[in-house]
Amino acid sequence: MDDASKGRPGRKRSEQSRAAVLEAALKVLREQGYAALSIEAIARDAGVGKQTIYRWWTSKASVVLEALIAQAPTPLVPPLHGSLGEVLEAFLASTFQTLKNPRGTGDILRGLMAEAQLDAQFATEFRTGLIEKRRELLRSVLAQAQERGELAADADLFLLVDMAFGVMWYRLLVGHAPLDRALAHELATLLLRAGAPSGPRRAPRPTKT
Amino acid sequence: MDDASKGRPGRKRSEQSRAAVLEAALKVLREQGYAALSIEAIARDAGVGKQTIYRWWTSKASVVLEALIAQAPTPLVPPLHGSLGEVLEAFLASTFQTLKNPRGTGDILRGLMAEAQLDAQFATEFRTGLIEKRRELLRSVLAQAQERGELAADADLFLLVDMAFGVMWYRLLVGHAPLDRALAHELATLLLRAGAPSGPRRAPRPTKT
Amino acid sequence: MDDASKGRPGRKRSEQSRAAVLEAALKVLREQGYAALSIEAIARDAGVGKQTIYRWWTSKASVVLEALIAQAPTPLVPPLHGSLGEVLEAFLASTFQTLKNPRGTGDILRGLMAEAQLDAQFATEFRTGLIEKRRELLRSVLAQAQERGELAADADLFLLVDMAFGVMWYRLLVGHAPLDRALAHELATLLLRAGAPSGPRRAPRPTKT
Amino acid sequence: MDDASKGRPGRKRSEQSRAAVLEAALKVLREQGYAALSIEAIARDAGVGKQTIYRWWTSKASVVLEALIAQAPTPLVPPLHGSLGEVLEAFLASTFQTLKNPRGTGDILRGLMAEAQLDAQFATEFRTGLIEKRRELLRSVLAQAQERGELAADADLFLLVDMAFGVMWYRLLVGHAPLDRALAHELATLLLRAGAPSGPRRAPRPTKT
DNA sequence: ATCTAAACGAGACGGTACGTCAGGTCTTGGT
DNA sequence: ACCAAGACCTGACGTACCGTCTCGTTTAGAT
Repeated sequence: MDDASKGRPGRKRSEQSRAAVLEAALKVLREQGYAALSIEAIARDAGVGKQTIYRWWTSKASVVLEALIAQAPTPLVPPLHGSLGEVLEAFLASTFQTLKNPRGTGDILRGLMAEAQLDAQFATEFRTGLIEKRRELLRSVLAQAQERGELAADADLFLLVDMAFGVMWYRLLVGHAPLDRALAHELATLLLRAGAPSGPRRAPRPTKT
Repeated sequence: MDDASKGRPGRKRSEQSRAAVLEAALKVLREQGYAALSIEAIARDAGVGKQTIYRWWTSKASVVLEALIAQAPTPLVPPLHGSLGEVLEAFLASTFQTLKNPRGTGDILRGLMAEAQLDAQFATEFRTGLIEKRRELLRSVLAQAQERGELAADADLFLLVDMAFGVMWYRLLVGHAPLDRALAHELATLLLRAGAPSGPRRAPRPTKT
Repeated sequence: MDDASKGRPGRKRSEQSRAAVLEAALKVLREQGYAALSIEAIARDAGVGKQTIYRWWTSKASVVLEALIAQAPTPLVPPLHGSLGEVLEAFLASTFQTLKNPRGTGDILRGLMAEAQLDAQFATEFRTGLIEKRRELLRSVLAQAQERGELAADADLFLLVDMAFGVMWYRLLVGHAPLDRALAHELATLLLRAGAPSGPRRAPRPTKT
Repeated sequence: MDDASKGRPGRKRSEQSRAAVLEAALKVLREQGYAALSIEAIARDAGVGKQTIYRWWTSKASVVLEALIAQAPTPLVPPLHGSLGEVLEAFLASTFQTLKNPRGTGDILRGLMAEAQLDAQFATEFRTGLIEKRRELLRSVLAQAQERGELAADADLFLLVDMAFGVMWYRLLVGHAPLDRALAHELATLLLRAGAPSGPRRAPRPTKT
């Protein structure tokens, strides 16, 4: 991220402080939830000066985002084989799985999404640092299926990704319905149907886009 | 909401104050955006005591929600006739339309959704007072189409609604892609295809714009 | 200072908070000295919000000044009879007396004088609220003596006051010599001689001004 | 002060840095006043590491004191001949003169005196490094006059010095009256009278000490 | 010519206090 | 009972400096 720090004079950034901040952020989130999070609380818990946080992060949300990414060593590898239906369902199911626990990743993501609405600068960080990454992952899964002919050649993968993550975020944020395996199954099915090549049996051309 | 106020002694609630609060909230939103909104700012601008706000609303988000609903005298009538494809596209297009302006309804909704993540009590208000209402509206449109056989008898209307609003909210909150008429068209098409009767035999031709 | 508060709406200023602040300031001064004094410390010790202090005082020095004045119910009456030499010595001795204790008035005055050097606004408060008052007191003592003929009719009382308080402040601030009764005696003597009518009889000599 | 640096290994103290610090201190004082002075500001302006300052000085006030002394190459020679009245007036007038300019020596001295009230360690430095030196100078002037019989043999020169500098500092710190040539004249006159030999004309015997 | 050690510019570190802002509560006097 | 006003305590904000602590880079005497 910054091998530019080569010949720079001055004391080096303390890796210890960095880690303490990220851990403290997660700890406060775990114990008190996103709404109770403050830079002061993080600094206090991490045994770190506030300035040290302001020096390296632009907002508490940035800290949380980095902590979240660091904590999830998810190789972010998509499931590998099987039909698109199987792969998609597995992908969605495992994604949903990580959002489950009551004070877990799901709640953190809700907090970050909230912050992104209130802070335009962080919105960009959030989109490029997390949202786009996940989108690209799913898109590549769909693209492979498209190559294999499991999706229409002219299917709008971008929109299909929106539909998958749209449903996920919508349920996560509104909380009106669960994110469970049943949903993974059904959602995969519908997406498949929406993007299916038009005429396995007949009439391949109704699509448009 | 309060005919219980019948025989109660004391001064009546001031309709004037209520209106001033709602107007002030919208004014601040319009002029400074959701992030700059505070109860103090509303009270100041409305020429009202803070206590008066706390007496009648539980949070600034509640004020905004009420203001939003009051302001939008949207009859909330679904578009009436035409094929499901036509109706759905029109519904989505008109919905997207109201979210467009830079400091408009879209931004307010983003703020409210953010607040709902940070305040569990408001989350409920928001869901029942706004989200569920819109969901029901769309659901009824789909239900009518289902009656007419334009959607499979066993189609999961609940999930289709999630997909429609999911995409909308996802784009609204993340801002990675526009909410325009082209999206309305394409999304309507995909939803139709996802919920279509299984295609007993021949080509399900009536659809598609 | 504020009978203007007659018909004003809103909660009245809390006399309790005011007193708590002044007491807390004196307590911190007593226990830790002026250098350790901070608005945060006062607020903490008084059990009062910082804003309450900022609402009513312009600086910590203002708080201390008010506390000092409130605490010293000194009627500020000059000693009454006797020759000027006696009265003057008594005045100086009693003034010096109050500056003695190690964490007492003397130290507080030193702190205030220091603050006045760093904060022009407070300098004015300090001068008009305390310095000038004491000067006037001494000046009136000298003026009476002048009437009685104990001082030359053209003696520059203003400068004589400067000489008395100048020596006092100089020793207080520099600390190179004590402020004791011996000084009171000797200083009174010299001032007397400096301001004496020029010759017992004739030759109202060298003075000028 | 440092011939102890004889056989020591290691880099020598950089005279360039020392000068840069002193100059930077004076520059900040000139441009922003004592209240705005901070070690960080000095280091920044001098292009010097903070450590370098802490290595050689104990406080910002020490830096300023050294800068002040270095800058004023005043040989500190007292005016040489004439009667005590003339010499004294000249001495006072020239001293007052250097305190005049708005961001000049007078303001710096006020800052240092303030600091001395808040920092006991510096108080000592200030007294021995500056105050005592000036006192001694004036004392020697008076001592010579005493030898010559212009002052009473038993006059308390120490107190006379206090009176002279007391008035000066008092006016400098309080700012209630100017330090001008008229004051020099009048003050010299009064001091002379206070310390005069008791009986050119008669026996002014009330004194004692 | 190396080695050793101090001084240097730079700047990160844990802290404390600053002065401000908003939150939510309480009090006052008026309607 | 409600209202506008506004004081109250709380607690977080983001900033400025404090004095200390690395860094890597000179610099210079001793080897």
